Amino acid sequence: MLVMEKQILALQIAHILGEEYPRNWVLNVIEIPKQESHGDLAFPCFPLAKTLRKNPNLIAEEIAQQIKHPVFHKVKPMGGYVNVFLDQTFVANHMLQQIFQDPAAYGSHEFGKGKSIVLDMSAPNIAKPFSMGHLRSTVIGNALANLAKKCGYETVKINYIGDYGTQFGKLLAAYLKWGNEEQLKENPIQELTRVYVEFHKAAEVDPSLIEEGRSWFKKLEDNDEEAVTLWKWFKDVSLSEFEKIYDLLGIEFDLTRGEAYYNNKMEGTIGLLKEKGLLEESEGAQIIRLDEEGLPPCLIRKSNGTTIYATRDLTAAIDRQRTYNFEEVLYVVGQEQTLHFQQVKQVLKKAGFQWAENLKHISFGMMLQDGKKMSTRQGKTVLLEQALEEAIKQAAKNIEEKNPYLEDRHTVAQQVGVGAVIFHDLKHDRRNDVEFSLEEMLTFEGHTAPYLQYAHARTTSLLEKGNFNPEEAVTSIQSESAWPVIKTLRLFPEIIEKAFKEYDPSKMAKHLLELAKNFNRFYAHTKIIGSDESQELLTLIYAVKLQLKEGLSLLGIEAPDHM
RNA sequence: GUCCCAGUAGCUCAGCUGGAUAGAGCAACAGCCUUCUAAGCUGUGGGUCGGGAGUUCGAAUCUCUCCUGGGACGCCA
Repeated sequence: MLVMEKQILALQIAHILGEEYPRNWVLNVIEIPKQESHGDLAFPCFPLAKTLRKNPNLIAEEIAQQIKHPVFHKVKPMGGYVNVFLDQTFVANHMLQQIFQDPAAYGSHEFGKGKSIVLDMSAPNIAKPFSMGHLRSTVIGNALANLAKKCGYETVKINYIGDYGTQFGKLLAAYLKWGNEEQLKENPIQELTRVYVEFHKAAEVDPSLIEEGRSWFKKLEDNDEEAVTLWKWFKDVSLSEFEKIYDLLGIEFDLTRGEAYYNNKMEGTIGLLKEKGLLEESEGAQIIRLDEEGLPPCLIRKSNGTTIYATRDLTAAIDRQRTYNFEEVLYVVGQEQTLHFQQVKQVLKKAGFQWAENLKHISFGMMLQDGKKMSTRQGKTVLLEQALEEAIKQAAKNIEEKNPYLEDRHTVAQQVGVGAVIFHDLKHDRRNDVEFSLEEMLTFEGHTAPYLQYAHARTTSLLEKGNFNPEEAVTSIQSESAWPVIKTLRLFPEIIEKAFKEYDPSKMAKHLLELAKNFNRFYAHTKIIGSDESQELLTLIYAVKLQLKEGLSLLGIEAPDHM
């Protein structure tokens, strides 16, 4: 759904140019000028110069003369461009009416109706701390799910807990060697991390430990009682720790399921692959060659007979397709697993599953520390819980200074602190690596969630002071200084569609910053309550409030009314 | 060694399906609260868009090459 005036402009220009240049082509070429003085829309005529054998300036002039519509206030040729200035009152009226007709529906789409999207997200590993790295998967996945819903899709958020694999064999070995039961009861994850780190240190000197870890995993897979009991215990304590964090973040899942769930289903997958004649033995292991696809072989069964994550992911994908009949499944997983997901996809394709095309790896950059990957093995991770606590503390301190009589301070501090952490992650393009900086995360000025929340609180305050009632909305605004706000406001539906289709929540983050900035400027320069146009302006402010709140909510961030 | 991703202001980043003078935020400096929440607003300084070549009327954006950083590359996930 493109904004109305762009459609109209494209239609008129296409009509002027004739068959050779269809409307969609024109639509694509039309741009939004960087500079305000160049108007609201622009059509560059350079591409036409060659075929029409005319000076672009001349073409622009000819086109400009013929464009006419109430939505266009002024059409002006300029340096080879047709610059279009919109009729501000007309546009504002149109948009505000649309919003007030059904506020909750503004910006939503229908194209996902009747389809479902599965999201594989968060996926922390048991016995390990919830790191900043897992935060990315969690908040990106959550935002994408919200966006998908807004586009009409049904969503299934799955937290695919890492509770299986050789690493847990290592952990068992490590615990039995160095573990301290009391410490473990006291602070389970800390103790488990400690022995895990210990293990990797020792393994550098004595590589046979790695083999020991593998054999403990083998025991786990063979249902050895000691192994299973310990493993289950590790899992329980870990899950309850994670639950605390999800509560803080305000994120829920439709399904929380460990990888181990697929244990007894993997033989079926292996059998199927064998049946299709894909399996091959190599160095004692079972593999699938992907030479034709230009990929290294995919390991399906290790030489000691145990399975591997590719086998589990294949099994899970098949199971999910059966259960949910998804339109697509989004794996919100770090980019270091790109090769793995390419392999999984190709194996499924080779096995004849056409829906494999709809597996999408939504990769994201790593959380770096001093330019390097954080590693649990070396005990070099920053814990999310700490970061969240710090942020909430900082927010509480700010409230103390700026608004000491605020009601419900504790809740607001949490909303602001947590919002800051989530937004700090979502505002960047997800593909970029992020250098971890607690300091930056605790900044509440500029491009931050608190900036947006603050703008939202200001709108609320205005509406309260002006006794605004949505029933009495007046949508015909004259104020010229409100124009940047109006223009930004109406981009919302398009932003939602783009953010979803490109799987890029940062598009929404950037849009909200733009909206808040324009609102804050407007606020600083224009008297609202008590002005001749106060009812009109409050109507606009109300629309701003709705959009800030809804946009933040799509990102998984709350917007308090006062802060 | 092979493949993938990135390199834009002191720092963090936007802009990248080619378009009009390369934009924000932080930091620095200078202003703005007897007036709707100063977590805000206004202004100043700051850039060979990693280097080079090419395609084009036009390149931060596309192609090639080199440099730098990071990641992945069968028995971890």
